Amino acid sequence: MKLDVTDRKILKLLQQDGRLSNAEIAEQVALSPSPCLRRLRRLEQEGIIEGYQTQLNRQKIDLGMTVFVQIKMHDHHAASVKNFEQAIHGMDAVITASTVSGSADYLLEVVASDLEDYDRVVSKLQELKMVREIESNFALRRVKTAAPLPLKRLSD
Amino acid sequence: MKLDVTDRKILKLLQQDGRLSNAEIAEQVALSPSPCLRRLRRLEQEGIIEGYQTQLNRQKIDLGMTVFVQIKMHDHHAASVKNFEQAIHGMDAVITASTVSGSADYLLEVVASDLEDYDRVVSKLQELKMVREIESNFALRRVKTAAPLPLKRLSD
DNA sequence: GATTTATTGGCAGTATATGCCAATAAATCA
DNA sequence: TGATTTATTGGCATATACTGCCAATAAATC
Repeated sequence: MKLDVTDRKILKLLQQDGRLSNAEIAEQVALSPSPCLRRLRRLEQEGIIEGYQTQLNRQKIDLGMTVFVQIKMHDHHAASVKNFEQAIHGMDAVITASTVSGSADYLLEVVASDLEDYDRVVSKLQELKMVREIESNFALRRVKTAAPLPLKRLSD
Repeated sequence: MKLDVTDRKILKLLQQDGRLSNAEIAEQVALSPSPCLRRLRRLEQEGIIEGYQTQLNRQKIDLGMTVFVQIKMHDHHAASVKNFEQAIHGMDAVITASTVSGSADYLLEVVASDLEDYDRVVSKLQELKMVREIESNFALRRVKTAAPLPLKRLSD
């Protein structure tokens, strides 16, 4: 599916503020509300927009600790992978997880209130038999957070 | 600021769908629209809600490659830190960045269309004189993406 | 240049947001 | 406990926004 300049403007605006009303978007992209809404719905239906999320202040909801966790596995058998990933899905402190190239197998982003809370997460990970090694890298300071994805140059 | 059960329900709902209308939220938390809207505005003003974002499908906007980049610095002098972080802010392919404990100084999340595109990012990083070492860990598969932050148990 | 196709703008009806006020519920204090 | 204060709620009226439909315009195709 092709995205024209107007679509990109809409996406750019919505990345900045996901709750902009259609009327506001329409005004900013110089369209009347109805075609603008049609574009928005199409972007949603095509799956270009995957969803809308609300960013919370982690300190204020007592999840001030962020840890990047590198996991090395004993093996990569299908069963180990499946069980591990199921466990990950069940741990709500793990907010993102990817398999990665390099010396580790998985990179997780984990949130916690404090060290004690984080320790409980690590304990759970340690209980998983397919996990060989766990390295915790604590986020000390967030320099850039959830920046918008760079949409290729749009002349606006 | 204290969050009661209703506030948490609102936050939970908005993490799942950041574009829910106030009317829908109100219905789901068993409030009439006006007190619900007041709560929402308060959560925004208190900074508990930092903002609303739209999640885009990275493949579909031709940013299918995600790389976690570990950066080691030559030194940690104030000037080096400042210049490095300024450079990071200026690179829109870098969507998150943190200082971390462990052997690396910074952990970045970088998006790119392909290896060639990614190479341009690495080149820019290499040009920075305070950067000593760059390790790229390519995300091979995303297992869990931007999961909602776990709000402490709410009896709903 | 004519025809098809895609996109737009306007309109009407419906739904939603917002500010205000009275009523209710909760908390505080005598 | 009972009275008073405080916080929170629900309802109403108005303004704003969403949505589907149709005609008009613009773009693309032949």
